[in-house]
Amino acid sequence: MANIQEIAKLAGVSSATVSRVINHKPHVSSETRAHVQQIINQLDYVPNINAVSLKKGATKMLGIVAPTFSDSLGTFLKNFTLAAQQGGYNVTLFLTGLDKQKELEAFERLRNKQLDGLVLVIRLNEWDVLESYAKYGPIVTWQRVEDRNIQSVFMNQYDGYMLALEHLYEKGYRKIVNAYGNTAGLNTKSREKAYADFCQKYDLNPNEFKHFYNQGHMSEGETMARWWVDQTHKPDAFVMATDYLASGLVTEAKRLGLSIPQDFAVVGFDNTLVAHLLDLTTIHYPIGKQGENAFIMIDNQLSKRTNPLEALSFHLVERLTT
Amino acid sequence: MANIQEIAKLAGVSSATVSRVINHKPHVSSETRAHVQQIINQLDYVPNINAVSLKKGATKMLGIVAPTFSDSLGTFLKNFTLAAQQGGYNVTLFLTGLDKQKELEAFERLRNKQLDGLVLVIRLNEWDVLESYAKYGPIVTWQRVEDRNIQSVFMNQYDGYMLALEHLYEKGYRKIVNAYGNTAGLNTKSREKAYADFCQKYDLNPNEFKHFYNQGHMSEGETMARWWVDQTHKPDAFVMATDYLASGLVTEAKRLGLSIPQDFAVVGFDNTLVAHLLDLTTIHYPIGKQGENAFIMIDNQLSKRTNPLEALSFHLVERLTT
DNA sequence: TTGTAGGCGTTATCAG
DNA sequence: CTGATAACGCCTACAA
Repeated sequence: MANIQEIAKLAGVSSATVSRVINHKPHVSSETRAHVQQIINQLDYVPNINAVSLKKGATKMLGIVAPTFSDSLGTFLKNFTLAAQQGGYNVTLFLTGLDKQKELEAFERLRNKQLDGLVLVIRLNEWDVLESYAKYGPIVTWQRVEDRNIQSVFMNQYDGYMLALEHLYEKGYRKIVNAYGNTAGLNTKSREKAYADFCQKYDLNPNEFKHFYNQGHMSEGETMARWWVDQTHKPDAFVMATDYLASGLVTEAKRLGLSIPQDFAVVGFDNTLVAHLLDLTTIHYPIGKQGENAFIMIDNQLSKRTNPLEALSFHLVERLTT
Repeated sequence: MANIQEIAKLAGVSSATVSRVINHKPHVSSETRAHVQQIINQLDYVPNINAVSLKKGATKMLGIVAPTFSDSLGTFLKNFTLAAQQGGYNVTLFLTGLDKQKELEAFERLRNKQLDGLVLVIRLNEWDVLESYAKYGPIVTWQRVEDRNIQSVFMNQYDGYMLALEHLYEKGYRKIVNAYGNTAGLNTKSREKAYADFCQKYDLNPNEFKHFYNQGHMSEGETMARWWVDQTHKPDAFVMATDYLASGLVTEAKRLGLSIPQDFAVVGFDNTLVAHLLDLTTIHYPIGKQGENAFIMIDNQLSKRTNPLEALSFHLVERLTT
């Protein structure tokens, strides 16, 4: 395999000159430049990137770390990767499952210089152990975090959730059931708070109905449709944690012969493909833009620039379920 | 940043000994080993992986190259990545868009030693230019290819498509419309062939209805529902190129007040989440297993092993649209 | 069992 | 404008 020395010898110059040609640096006469370039082409030479990385102490590689592969992650990953590639970086994916150790492995890559930066979608380990890696390179997360060493593209879902509630109120719905996500999650807390404030504002009883806490699987939405049928005192609207959950509810309702929004209204969250597919009213969650921002933040730190971030906001997408 | 020399000095040994300790090589007394290890822990030292890669000429990194991010790619990527991680590799994603140059960049990574192997989901460049990179490392593709230097996890869709057709026939449907994918694609050819053979076998007229060629977007399925309404001589079944296409057809049909499978039957392809969501009868396409096989093939070449591949086959998933 | 020293392929600093 | 040469951090014969 050809290396820079070989090129130098064949071109009758020093390796320094070859290096200058490769990296388009000045101080090479155009004749020598052309000549060296010709030899390079002739031998089909490319620089060994590991040597470059070793020398420069940077790899132009970023990592993205998440426990599992979901639709949302797909969107995030896609936009992040595209932005990164645009900026001259490549990105490698770490799927951690539920394995804390696996997550640490990704962070070790930052330490051992294989990665210049990292975006952590959902963490497994405690913040303080992850935070200790910040000194090895920029870390950005999707989640909310109070740490000046780790930046975040977090969006407070309070605002988005309130959008859904206000929309329902405006449409005349008063008997609203909430299906939240993970009990422990911060997003759930924000949404609960939004609902509490909403009830206070309009003088509604926040505990008129059961509150659901789900893992986001479609089948849990299906269960809720059957739950509705069983109730004597029935709600007239559902706000669902995700579009998938909502789609479970909607499709099962149809199987049961119910009609939406006549029997009850449904609002999803995220505005993913299924929402379009099922004509779901939903809250648009700009995950793609968050991915782009994640890159911008990393890039800004790495290159000490200060490029502006994309503006992020939720908005309501009204379709046929309300 | 601590390096091997520094550890050596502090431990009062040579860097060679430290290296032996790091890599768990024999010929080190357990006392020195323990001592060196202690210094390593103390200084929180990790080897610089770029130096290791440079020395060894391998990175334990694989690439995955695709034009755009889709649901199917997500499944493939997920399984491939998980398998790769299991085998001690990490994988980096290259999104090429429609840019041939971008695709070549990924292949250059193979050449310049940043990647040990590559899986090409959908190619942009011609096979012969891509094939010329095979000498730099193993390449596996999702597509069909006649090239002994590039392996493939391709599955002939003839078989899967025939499954759909036979199922419809068995259910009594005789007036079948086909919605294929890209005109140029090999999969389309296989499917056309399956349909031709099917018609021959049962003595049907293969050109009784228009043949559709689509890009796979949902809206094209929607268009087909409206097309059906406009026909005087109506078909009684549709075989759709993808579940998404099928879901467009099904949801639009419902909006138009049609009922499935009474007005017409629909069979999808891929068995993705939407198929479950909409109770679509479909053909299960084991994309995840193809991803795993892609890794096994690469790993076999890289480590000169010969691990067995997963068995791959289509099967029918009968739901409520037939 | 341990150490010495050369080399992996580049880049960057100095001289010239 | 060009060339020597010293790093970058690690591994591995070969010696001791």
